[in-house]
Amino acid sequence: MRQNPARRTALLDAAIEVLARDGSRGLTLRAVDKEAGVPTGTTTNYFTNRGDLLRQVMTRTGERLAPDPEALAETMKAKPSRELTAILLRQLLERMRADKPSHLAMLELRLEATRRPELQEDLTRIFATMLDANIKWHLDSGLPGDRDTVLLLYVAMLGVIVDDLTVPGLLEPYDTGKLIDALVTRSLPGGGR
Amino acid sequence: MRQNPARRTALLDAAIEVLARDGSRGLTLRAVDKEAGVPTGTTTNYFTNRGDLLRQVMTRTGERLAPDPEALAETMKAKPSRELTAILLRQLLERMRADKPSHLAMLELRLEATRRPELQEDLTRIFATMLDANIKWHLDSGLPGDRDTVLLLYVAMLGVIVDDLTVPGLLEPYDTGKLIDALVTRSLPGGGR
DNA sequence: AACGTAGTACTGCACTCGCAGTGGTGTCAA
DNA sequence: TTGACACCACTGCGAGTGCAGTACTACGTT
Repeated sequence: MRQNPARRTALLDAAIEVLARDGSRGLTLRAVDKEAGVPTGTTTNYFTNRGDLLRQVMTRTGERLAPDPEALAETMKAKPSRELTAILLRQLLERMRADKPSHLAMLELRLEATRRPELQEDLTRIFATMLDANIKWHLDSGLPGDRDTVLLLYVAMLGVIVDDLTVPGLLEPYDTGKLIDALVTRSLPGGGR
Repeated sequence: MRQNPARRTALLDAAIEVLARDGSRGLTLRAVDKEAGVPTGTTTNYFTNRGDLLRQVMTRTGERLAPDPEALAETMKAKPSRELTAILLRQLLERMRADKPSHLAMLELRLEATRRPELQEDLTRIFATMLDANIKWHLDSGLPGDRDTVLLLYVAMLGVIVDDLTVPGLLEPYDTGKLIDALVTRSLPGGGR
């Protein structure tokens, strides 16, 4: 088992690319070799088998999904408000559109997790940590809304992302921007309007 | 190309099962044969190739996802209200949990559509029709809320379903029932409370 | 009733492809 | 020189796929 960490992440990124482009069906050790532009057999040397590769791809994808701390800090200079919440969500969507492979790969992994208990455990842990952190962060940063607000925003944005990734034409006539506005406006408790 | 419609749908249902259990990776013509308990090669006779099978699986899945008209009529005897909306959404979730294969297959198809333009077209059309019908139906039946309400309910429920299918442990501590209540309460315009 | 024909279903086979895994050789640095 | 890594060649194997041939059934004709 090889250790070179730079090459390892390069392979993982290549795997994400393959996963997004060709799906779980196309994700083979050879395909990763080819995508990464390394000689055949290299991926075999870095991962004991396909399952191992998947697990490591998952954590790598988790890393890539996290927002850029600097950009986030920049945005958070504004005073916490309803508008800021909407801006954050828009940025989330933009981030997704800018890095579709990661999100597609994550979707593939979700499905793969359906059939691999160990993967599902890892995945649940990762998402749970993300969600908890999100809730805490949202409340701490003084953004409007309670815990349920964050949960609703989470599921709704997940839905938007899934749709936008897989059937982009569906929500298009409804303008996702406005949809997000409506979402923010309404998911705050009390002052619905 | 064989025509026997009963056998054809039997094969399609078997394909849905395979798709849900083994994923797109496991969906082969032979696998469908095995799942349906028919002799090897039968599926080849009914579908010219894998792509053809996928398309037909999609429309079949669409059929299976539709709610039972009778049960729906029964539910709709109650007077349209916020509570009724919540009940309908809960039923949607129950229906999903009762027929996971269909929903999982649909998710697989969504991802597959990412790589097959013709499938994406079909899929978009199917979903668009569903969504339009849903909006119209919601408004016509006197349920509270406007068009945006239905859209929000749609994306949020999609998110809930995806999560529940793939990482069921994530939303569990938050009680999906209550989550749906909060969703309904808040996605109505004006009277957020 | 016997026969022929067409449509349908089943079965086995052969071909190809590509994957996984192993072992061996080359190369560089300590 | 030794150890770790990179690269490459080879083998065995399993899977996917399409084709060709066979069996069954229904129906119509004479």
